[in-house]
Amino acid sequence: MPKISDAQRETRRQQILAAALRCFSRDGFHNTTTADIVRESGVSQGTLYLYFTTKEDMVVALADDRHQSEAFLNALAQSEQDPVRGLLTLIELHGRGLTEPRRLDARRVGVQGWAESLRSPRIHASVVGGMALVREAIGQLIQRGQRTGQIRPEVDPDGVARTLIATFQGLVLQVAWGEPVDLHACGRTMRDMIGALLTDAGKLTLAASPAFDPPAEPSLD
Amino acid sequence: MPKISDAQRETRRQQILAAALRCFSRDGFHNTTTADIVRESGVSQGTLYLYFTTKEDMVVALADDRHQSEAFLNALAQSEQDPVRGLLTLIELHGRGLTEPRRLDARRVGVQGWAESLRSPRIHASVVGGMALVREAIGQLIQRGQRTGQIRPEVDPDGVARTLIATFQGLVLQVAWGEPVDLHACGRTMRDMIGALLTDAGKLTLAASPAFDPPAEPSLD
Amino acid sequence: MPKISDAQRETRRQQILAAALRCFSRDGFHNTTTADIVRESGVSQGTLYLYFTTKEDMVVALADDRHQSEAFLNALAQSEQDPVRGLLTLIELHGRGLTEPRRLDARRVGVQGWAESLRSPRIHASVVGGMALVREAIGQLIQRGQRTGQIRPEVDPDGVARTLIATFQGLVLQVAWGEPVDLHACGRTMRDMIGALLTDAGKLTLAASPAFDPPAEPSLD
Amino acid sequence: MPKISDAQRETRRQQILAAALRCFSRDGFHNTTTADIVRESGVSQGTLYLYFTTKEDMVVALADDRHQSEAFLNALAQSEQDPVRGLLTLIELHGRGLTEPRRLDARRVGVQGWAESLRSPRIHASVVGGMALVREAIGQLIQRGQRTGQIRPEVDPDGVARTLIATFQGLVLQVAWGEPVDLHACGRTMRDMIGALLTDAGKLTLAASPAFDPPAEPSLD
DNA sequence: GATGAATGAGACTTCATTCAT
DNA sequence: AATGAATGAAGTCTCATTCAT
Repeated sequence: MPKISDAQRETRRQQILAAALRCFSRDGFHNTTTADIVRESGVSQGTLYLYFTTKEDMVVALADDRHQSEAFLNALAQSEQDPVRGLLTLIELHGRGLTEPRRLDARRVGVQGWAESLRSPRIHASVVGGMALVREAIGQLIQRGQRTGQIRPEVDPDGVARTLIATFQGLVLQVAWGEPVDLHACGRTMRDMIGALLTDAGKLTLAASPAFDPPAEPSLD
Repeated sequence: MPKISDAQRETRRQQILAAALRCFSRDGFHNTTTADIVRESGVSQGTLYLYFTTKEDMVVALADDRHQSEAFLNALAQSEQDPVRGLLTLIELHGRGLTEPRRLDARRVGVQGWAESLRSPRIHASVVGGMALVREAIGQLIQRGQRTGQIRPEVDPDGVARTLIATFQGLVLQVAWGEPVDLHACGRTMRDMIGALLTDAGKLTLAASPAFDPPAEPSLD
Repeated sequence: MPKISDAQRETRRQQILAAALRCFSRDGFHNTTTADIVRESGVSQGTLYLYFTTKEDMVVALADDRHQSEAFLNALAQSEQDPVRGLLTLIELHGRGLTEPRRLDARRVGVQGWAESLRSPRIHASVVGGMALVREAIGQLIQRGQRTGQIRPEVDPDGVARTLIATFQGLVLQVAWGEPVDLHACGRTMRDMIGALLTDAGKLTLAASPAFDPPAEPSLD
Repeated sequence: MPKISDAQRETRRQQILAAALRCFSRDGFHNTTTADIVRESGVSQGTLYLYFTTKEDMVVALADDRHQSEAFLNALAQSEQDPVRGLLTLIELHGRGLTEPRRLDARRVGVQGWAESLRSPRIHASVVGGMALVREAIGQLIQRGQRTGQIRPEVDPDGVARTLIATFQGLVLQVAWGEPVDLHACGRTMRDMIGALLTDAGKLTLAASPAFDPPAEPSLD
């Protein structure tokens, strides 16, 4: 029974996805041909379509994989006792991702996914769904903070969440562009944003976040 | 060979660009064919290439047109006497643009330009150049604010500028997605961001901004 | 390597052929993929090629199976004492086959075999060979009728045979199209054709044929 | 204004259709690639799709062109004063078409159209519609014959029409196969069929038809 | 200046067949 | 014997760009 094992199948799938990610990052989604992915991945044309029904399918898969790892960050932040510390951890964790060279391709492909999502309902659903998860995570942290009295009660959890996410999205874009983003400064600004939400008492306790104030420099490639 | 006047020529050019904008917004850059633009604009296939040497040329032209109108907003903000008021005006003006239905297509095409800029040096130059103008405008306002003592001296003008722009970029994205962004709440959060930059004295003086707190409803459509 | 019995092998073969027949009838030969046949038959991709060396092989096998059953009809008609009655029986038997819903798929695939035979020597040989058998059967009946004096001596046996077969072929086509063929009327016309071959004495003795004048309704479906 | 004239356009179209006809006849519809038609016609790939939206479109166009010329034959036969003579003329005219080497390709492609019509609604409509025209022409001639008393009143016009057409369809098939059809004999048999429809008085007056009894031999290609 | 017919390279996807297990 | 994953050649159709009129 030459039926392939699930592990083998998943390995193959990741092999293709990794190749697609490199191609999409380098040439863009529309300028990547299936032949490129074949060359980069080492599998045959036919095999490609054994794992993905369409080129678009690969973009969706990449987006979904990405959200899965983001969901992990969310959970990590939620597990913090102190909700304000949770927020800072979230910013910290996502901020760290902004600088990792390993994720350069993912960021570049992410930006392309934004463009594709304006056209493809499937990609739109995937990408907006991914954002919703983060938004809810932030919203819950803020609400917890309001219940503990650490965060001012008149703060709108959803509005803050959207704004914070928006800021991160813009930074992803700028970093993808290869802009010399000073994440130290941006991180401080974002912490200031958080600080502005707090009651005066809490505000003073904010410490620096290592993601944005690293000992070494977090420069991008 | 009856040469046409410059005005006629510019009219034609705008006619084509307007059609391209609608097409790119609706179908995306890569799924818009020159035939689509011909259909939408009413000019012929050949005429397209009398005004633009390439399809990509149209994206660049659209981006440049956009930056021109943004430069106007920057100048408007700079002309304010009070630099902090100038900052708020800038946020106000750009925020207003987020909600105008007229600019829906421009926003959607803008997001696509981001993706294209990762691949095309020309588009990259145009789009990043556009951002630089805004960044400088903000940076100068902050520096003026620091000179007047309204803004804390340890604030990094460029970092704040990038962060503010990033936030706007993310909001453009979310609005382009058709997300129910509560601009009221986002605006308040952004003003809080600005507030966090100020000396404590200045902080309390921040008033509401009509773009985010409109008398009527701020909804997108 | 557990060898299977001939009976098992033949059962499998028929299972595959039956599936192929349904597929070819539904989608046409060229629009049926081996994957379709796999799905319809329940055997695996590889097994298909244990029983047939090629997709075309299946069409040939289907044609041959068909001719085998037609040969049986021929033999049945030949066994009639009276050659004119034998001719009418032949028309009767084949006419019956035109209406059987069970053979709907066979008729549709038969028409496709005609087209394929123009291209594939193998299919051509099979299909034309099948026709030759019927032609000879008819020719011999006519010759017998001429020897008994029932059929006019100047009648050309081969020409009549070809013409009769042509008529049936056309009716197969029309029935395959789902046309509302009135087989009652067609049968009467064909019997008239036969009648025209006879000496005047024999002509009057022609009775109705149950295939075309059934007690129940002759409708196709 | 480089807009092509209607005549030029039609010439181009026929040039492509003629090439397609040769290809389809030689290799079959499904084994003809658009590249083959390009090679045979001398136009480019792109031009092909300027005149036909799809490969299937060409089959439909070929079928429609064919019906147009058949409609002409029908009209010719209808214009005969004597309806029985009209019937014989129709058989004569279509019979003539069976032997013309010029139409060899058309016949072979016609048979393929039958197969395609089982799968494609468009081709089905075209092909069955073409048959309907002939059927009505024959039916009307028979009804006229019945009104004049030349044809027995109990004859079913539609049944006879279908049967006659069926016979022709079968002969087309056999001739397409390259079978040595003796059209002399078949013609005589068909005239006998017609004769069997007549009153006894009329029957004796049937003369030979030059299409089936030519001075020279009517051999095929 | 304007037109639009023509081009042809190239993209995505399918599918009959093979062969290691 | 049976399986089904893998293959890769090939096919249809698209589309940015050109150029004769």
